[in-house]
Amino acid sequence: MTTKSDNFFKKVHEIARLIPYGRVTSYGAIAKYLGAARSARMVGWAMNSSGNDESIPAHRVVNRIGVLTGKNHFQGTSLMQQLLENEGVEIKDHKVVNFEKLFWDPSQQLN
DNA sequence: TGAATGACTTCGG
DNA sequence: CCCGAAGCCATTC
Repeated sequence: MTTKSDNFFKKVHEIARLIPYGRVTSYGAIAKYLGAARSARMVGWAMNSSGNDESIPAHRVVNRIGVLTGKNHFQGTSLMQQLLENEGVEIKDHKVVNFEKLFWDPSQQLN
């Protein structure tokens, strides 16, 4: 790590903060927006690195089907789910209910 | 330098 | 959508 924050991480952090309240997105969507659709895993890695930053709502980022895959990396087990439910997002079996409706595409930030 | 890992995605069945 | 397997890519050992 030559610098404290690479542009890739910085972008991921930036987009993560742009996720509206009560909305969710997928790693692939962010990766694709960043032009690294094949590096969806790196998005998650970036979140792990940003996990030190509380201003980044990593709990709003899930996999392509809306499963809270990263909850295991969170402080607790149900914390991620609780955070989403607190925002009005209903969670069923670690999955986001009405994921398609709650899904937020980074491209919408251009609206 | 090379092998292993993972907060994913896509494809075939 | 579910299941299994392969692909991708940056980070770590």
